[in-house]
Amino acid sequence: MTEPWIDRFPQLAALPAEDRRLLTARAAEVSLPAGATIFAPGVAAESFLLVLDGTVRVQQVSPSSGREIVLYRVAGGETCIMTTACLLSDERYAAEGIAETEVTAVAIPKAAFEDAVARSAGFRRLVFADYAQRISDLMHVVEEIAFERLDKRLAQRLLDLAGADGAVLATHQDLAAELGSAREVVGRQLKELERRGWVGLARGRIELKEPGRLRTLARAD
Amino acid sequence: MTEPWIDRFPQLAALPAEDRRLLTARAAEVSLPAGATIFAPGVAAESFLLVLDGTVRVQQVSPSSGREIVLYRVAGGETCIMTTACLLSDERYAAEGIAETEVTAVAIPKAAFEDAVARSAGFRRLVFADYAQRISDLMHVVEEIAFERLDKRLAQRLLDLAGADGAVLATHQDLAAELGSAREVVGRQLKELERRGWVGLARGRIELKEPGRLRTLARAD
DNA sequence: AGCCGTCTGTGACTTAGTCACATTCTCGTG
DNA sequence: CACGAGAATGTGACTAAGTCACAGACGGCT
Repeated sequence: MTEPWIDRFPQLAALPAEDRRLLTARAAEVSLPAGATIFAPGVAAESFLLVLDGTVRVQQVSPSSGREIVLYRVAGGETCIMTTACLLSDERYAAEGIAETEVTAVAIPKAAFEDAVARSAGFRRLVFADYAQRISDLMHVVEEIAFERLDKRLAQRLLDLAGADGAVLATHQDLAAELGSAREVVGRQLKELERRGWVGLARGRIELKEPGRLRTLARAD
Repeated sequence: MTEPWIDRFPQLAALPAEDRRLLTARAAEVSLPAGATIFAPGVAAESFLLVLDGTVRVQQVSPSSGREIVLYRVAGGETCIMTTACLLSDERYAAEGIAETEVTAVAIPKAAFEDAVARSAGFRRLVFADYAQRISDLMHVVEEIAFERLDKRLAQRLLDLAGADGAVLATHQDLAAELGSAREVVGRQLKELERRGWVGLARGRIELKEPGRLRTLARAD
């Protein structure tokens, strides 16, 4: 690495040199290929994870029907509190974390993590801010699945997932997993959007032809 | 108070006398009547709350339809991390906290809270364990509303809410809010349970006549 | 060209949510 | 005690979403 990872975190930049040295000495930089499972139900985590590059998708899998729902994504500069929560309590989670892209991260062993939390106010802020963010994310998911219509949620997701070219590379199944719905249902919703001329459909690809209309739908009460 | 509140928290019992003194000196014991709103959307919290007695219901209110869903309950000995999260980040929450019974709690000002987190490993464990618990609660809610059938969820809730006499004191509207559903739907489900002879219905009261059957339903795949 | 696995389409059906009411209960007040 | 207001519950008709069991259709590979 040309640049030490610790400099990427403004909260940690102000640490006393000694603390910085300790943290960097005990942490290991790891690299994971796209598609790797970072944590899964029933597997206890041993390290606190700080994502440097790439994104991790955290999703819940239904024990019964095998359906899935994406809870949130962890981007570079954020921490994976799911593993932290496992570290700090005996809760078991039904969620799994998957590397969506290649991911580079820093793994901090449990003892070093607790040390850092004890010694550094900046590190505490980092951790707490992330907890707050994830709770906020989860509440947003609850709000959506409990109260919002699927067409509205789908429109929002399409806009979120669209690349620079205005297209989403995902199968109907992928989108259903994003929304916690069923493939057939998403397929029918997409078909309706296509009928209106708002999107173009191809295998594994949805082209957003009328992002403005989609945005209006996504914002509708 | 006959017993100092701090003795109720085993994690804090081991604190150095000086830290205990500091914490008790800066914290204020507060008492709230049943039905009081403890926090609400848009209102920033200024204190960290430790519940001593009573329970706080944390629920989310739909901005659009006015429907509600209960997220979790905070019982005696637990902390209200919703307010903590607000303290430690600038996230805004759409949730509100309501005292279900009379509630006595300890309010720790932000500065004292940060001090305690910095100085006491026990206090940190208390806070982190609670975060983990709440995240677990929220994921459970997501799992239920996304993947489970309403009759199953209703049966579970009835069992959870039943008093020692085997009856639930709640209106259909109350139960709908528990489940994030609509009153009419809950009413129809209850009627079906009554038809099977598993519950008896009266105004504001549901008598569980066949808890065994309900338990089977609640556990069904 | 043919094959296989993935992706998508479809119809029939069940479950859940919405809307607009009608009815019934409870309790305090005249 | 009757009565009226509010709360709680009941109902039917309709829309939205999820389920099930398939039937194609496409794409890459040999």
